[in-house]
Amino acid sequence: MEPVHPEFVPDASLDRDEMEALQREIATEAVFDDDFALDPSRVCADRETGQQELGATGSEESAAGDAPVVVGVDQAFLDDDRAVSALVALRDGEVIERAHAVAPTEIPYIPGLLSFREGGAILAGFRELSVEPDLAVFDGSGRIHFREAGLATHVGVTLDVPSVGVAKNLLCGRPVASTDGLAEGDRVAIEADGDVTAPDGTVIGYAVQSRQYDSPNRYVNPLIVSPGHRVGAETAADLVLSCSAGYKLPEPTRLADQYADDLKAEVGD
DNA sequence: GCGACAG
DNA sequence: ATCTTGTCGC
Repeated sequence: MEPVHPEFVPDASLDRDEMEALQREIATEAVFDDDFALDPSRVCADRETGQQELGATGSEESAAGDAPVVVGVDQAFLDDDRAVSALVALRDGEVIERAHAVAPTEIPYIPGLLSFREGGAILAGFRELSVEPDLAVFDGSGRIHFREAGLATHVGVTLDVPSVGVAKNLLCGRPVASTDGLAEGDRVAIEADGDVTAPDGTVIGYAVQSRQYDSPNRYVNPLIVSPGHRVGAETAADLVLSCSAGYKLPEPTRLADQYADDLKAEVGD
């Protein structure tokens, strides 16, 4: 698929102020509320370990309808100046397509400007994807960003695809409570603070415990989930938990991670 | 000046 | 992100 908003395609040649200005513009176009066609209850990870449990009303049976297509996206680096994006499309927990692309990394990693470093490779990857995604899951922040335009939001808005951001660490914002020792399935809201453009107290995402060990001295940190585009914070957390299948990372992301590793080894061009 | 920062 | 063995636990 191609960008719906070419003017938002990340341009690594912009200077820092221009990048930040573009992010503010993107945040204006972003929709942080549910506005998608997919049925959240049909977004499951795996038939065997998925945690989705449909109500037994007797009249349903995977009505062979149109289960939503969820695409997991991740990046890896081949060189110091080449990144590879890996996309894995799933429907009903089954991989239906994989796509990838290699693109130059023109700028270094700068907190808050990640999409300008990895966005090019990601969009190139989507260009190679033939299925139409109902939801894209990115590795990084969405609304949990200084200017509410993290990677998931930037790419989601550019492609105008519903998206969520899944990060392993908090970029900014303030958890409303301790995020330590949460039980599997728990979530703690992340509110905007002085570092975020949103009004103080706005819920911009959630710390989500997708996996946790039941007993002793072994802990798993929660995922940091935030809306990318056309998805509200609560729904973003719901979707991530729905896509989780016993691992910390939701299936789309886990498979994309895996695919990226394979590409790194196989496509050592 | 100090603190803080996705991948 | 990336560089990497062993190690603890179910």
